[in-house]
Amino acid sequence: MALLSAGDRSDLPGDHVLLPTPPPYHLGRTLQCGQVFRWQVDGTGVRGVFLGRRVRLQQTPEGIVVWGLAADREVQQLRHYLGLDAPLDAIEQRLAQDPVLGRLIAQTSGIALLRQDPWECLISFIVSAFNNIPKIELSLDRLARRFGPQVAADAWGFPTPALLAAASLRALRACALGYRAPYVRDVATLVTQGQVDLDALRSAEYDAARRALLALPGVGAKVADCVLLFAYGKGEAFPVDVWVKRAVERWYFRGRRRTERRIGEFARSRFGPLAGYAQQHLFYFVRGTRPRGRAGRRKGRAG
DNA sequence: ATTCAGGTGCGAG
DNA sequence: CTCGCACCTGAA
Repeated sequence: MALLSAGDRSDLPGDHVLLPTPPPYHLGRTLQCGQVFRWQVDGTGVRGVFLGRRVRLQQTPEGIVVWGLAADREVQQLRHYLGLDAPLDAIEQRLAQDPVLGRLIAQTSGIALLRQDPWECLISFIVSAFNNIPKIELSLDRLARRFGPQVAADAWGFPTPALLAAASLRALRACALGYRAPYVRDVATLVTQGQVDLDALRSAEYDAARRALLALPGVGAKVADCVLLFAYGKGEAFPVDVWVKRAVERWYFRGRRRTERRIGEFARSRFGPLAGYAQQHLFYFVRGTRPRGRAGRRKGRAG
């Protein structure tokens, strides 16, 4: 494979493979639109841990170049994880029929829904509650470094339920979890004990799976919908965070306030199984792609 | 020093 | 069901 343009490099062992990407698939938007917190920007690509391996991804005109995976089976799993199976073009054409989405989708096109590991996704969004992105990333990174398996010199996999269930509250708090520490530990315990079967939820209906998740400590409507959408691929899920709430109120309810519950119901009735995709486009648009750190501190709220 | 940040749990009307 | 409020903690 010599499809790389000049300047691309990898310090990763092993060969690289090419994953074809049907347009309008956009890896950067997919990974940077709030679904996942553990991929790190690495030059013009990203790096992270997948299936216990340190990998690097970079999208090129020919497709996504993948370093770190050898077995074809692993590559196919990555393909599934990245949401490359979904007919994005058709989905976006359908969404574009909505007047609101039709105006903004040109700027958000290419967002795919990931199929994350439910466990890691669940903990990630429990940690995300009433939190900010840099600190969410910090906490998840510390959890991995402290409790997860080391897979490379500077890369750790996400800790298993059993490992977090065995963690002390003190050690968890050291990961800057704050009051979420008991949530993380207790959910880990429930999963370890089998009181909730995350794998079984894959085949469950949206409502049933949602009820199961809502029974967990630290999991409310928003976190549940994030997991249902970003891990289980339940398209009816429409996570309503503060940004999406404001966007929907402004563009679909003429600025009138609505409860999160009602906004979710509205979205499901309007977009059906594509509600989740609609949410991603709305979120990405209102949130913008401001770089992390200190840039982009727009204060304007009304717009 | 204060303020803020991608919700949740809880009590009350 | 809706509303109001407290809440760990790192960064600005």
